[in-house]
Amino acid sequence: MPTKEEDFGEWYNETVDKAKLCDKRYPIKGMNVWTPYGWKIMTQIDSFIRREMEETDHEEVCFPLLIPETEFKKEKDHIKGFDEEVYWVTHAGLNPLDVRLVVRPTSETAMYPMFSLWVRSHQDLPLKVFQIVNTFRYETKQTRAFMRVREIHFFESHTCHADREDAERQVAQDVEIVDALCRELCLPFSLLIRTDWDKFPGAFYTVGIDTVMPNGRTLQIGSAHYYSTNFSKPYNITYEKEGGEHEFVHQTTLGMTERLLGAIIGVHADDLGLILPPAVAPVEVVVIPIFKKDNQEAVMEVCRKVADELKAAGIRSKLDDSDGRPGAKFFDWEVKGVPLRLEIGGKDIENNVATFARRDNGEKGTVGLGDLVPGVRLILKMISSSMLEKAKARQQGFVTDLADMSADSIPEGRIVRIGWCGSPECGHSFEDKYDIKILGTPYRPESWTGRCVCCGKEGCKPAYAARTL
RNA sequence: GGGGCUAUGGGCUAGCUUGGUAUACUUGUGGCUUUGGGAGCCAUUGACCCCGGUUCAAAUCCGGGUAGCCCCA
Repeated sequence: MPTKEEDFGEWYNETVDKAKLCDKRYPIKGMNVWTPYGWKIMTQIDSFIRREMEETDHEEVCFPLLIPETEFKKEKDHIKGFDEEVYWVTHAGLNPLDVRLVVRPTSETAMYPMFSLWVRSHQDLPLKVFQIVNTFRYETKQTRAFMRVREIHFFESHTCHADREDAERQVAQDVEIVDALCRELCLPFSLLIRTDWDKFPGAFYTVGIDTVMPNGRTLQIGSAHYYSTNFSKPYNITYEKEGGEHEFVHQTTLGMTERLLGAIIGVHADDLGLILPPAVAPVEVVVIPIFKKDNQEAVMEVCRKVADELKAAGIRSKLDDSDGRPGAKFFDWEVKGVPLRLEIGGKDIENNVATFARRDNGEKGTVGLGDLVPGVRLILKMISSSMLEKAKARQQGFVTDLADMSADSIPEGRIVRIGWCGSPECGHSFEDKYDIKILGTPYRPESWTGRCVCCGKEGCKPAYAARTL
């Protein structure tokens, strides 16, 4: 097996496989089976999303999978963006359907006809709903577990607002939501307003949420959009103001997928296997008994007590009482990315401690059995914060400034900050010369001005460009 | 979008050129023994991607399909 350094792609596939996160043998390209371990992590991520949605007054809904062609076609840019990658239902039994049905690639065109019924007065606003469902896109590029799939585990929130100001407040709140979520996942990210030619089909603007893989390629893990009235017009979503006038609503969406899991693997895992952030690890602590010929019962009893105590305190823990040898168990749980391992043998019991080993940095030490729960909590917290800090430092190391276009090429694995006047001509000419993608301009303004990398115009805002995974 | 490579027990793999009994390792299962970084021994389950063609005979040759991997746009 290649190392993470040597061959990121191959290493990633092996790591996913070894940890049994999904089974890629299902006979449809880009549609994998979620196996128990992977699904537990994903549902744990989902539960954080639900928590954030709840706290920001979004309500969960669940729309049908199928969308009539007639509804799907109402917003022109939107269809243009998707018509090459949607699945169609064309038959019912043996008969062709009068109106063909689209399998949702995303749910705007499913939801908005209903929104137009639901929203009548300013008192119905803001409308804030979300769902976590599977969506389908016929990817033509190389598929990859969790990173590029055809059946997508998708979170999407959709909101309607009275005006642009309120809608943009929502985008700001979306950013806060992403921030809280990514802190749990120990994922650093950037927020960049996408170029006009790269925004979501139908959006007024798109805020891309990107993280960086260890090979210096960026991975989009989500996006927030302001739609303005681009959808409310074709779908006729209007409300009546206090004065009796009718206005189109301003809409936003926030979307994220199982790429979050792909990002966790890519950012944190190492050559031994997965390294999971404690917040999403199905098992946060694994307890491994170390026997001698004559002390099995005594050791097992202490281990059971330790595991029970941790569980009672709400720490997800597991006692590995299978009959393998300790070394084999260490390897197994390291592959699965369990953040913290406790080893308990005769020596530990004599000293009234458990030996611990951190998965993220390999560090070993002991915790007293007397203050087990606070001790374990503290270590888990340290693991989480050092995982995030380490990732942040690594990602920042990929970024360099580029002043002009005199260089012949930009080396693989570089993210560059450039000045950009904002014109599509300069943007395209830069992208074409270096075979790189402009990810966008900072959503949170940076105090940086300079010359356009292409035309040399003064006083330009910064933009970031990278190769994407 | 274009091109190349591949498909054999759960995993990895030999055999394919030159058609005839399918190989090793690993995993799984049962047992004995062991346990502070992948233990050992014995027994045992388990496979030629699908459809068609050539042939007395196909894992092997030919055509098509499906799936996977890689490269280029």
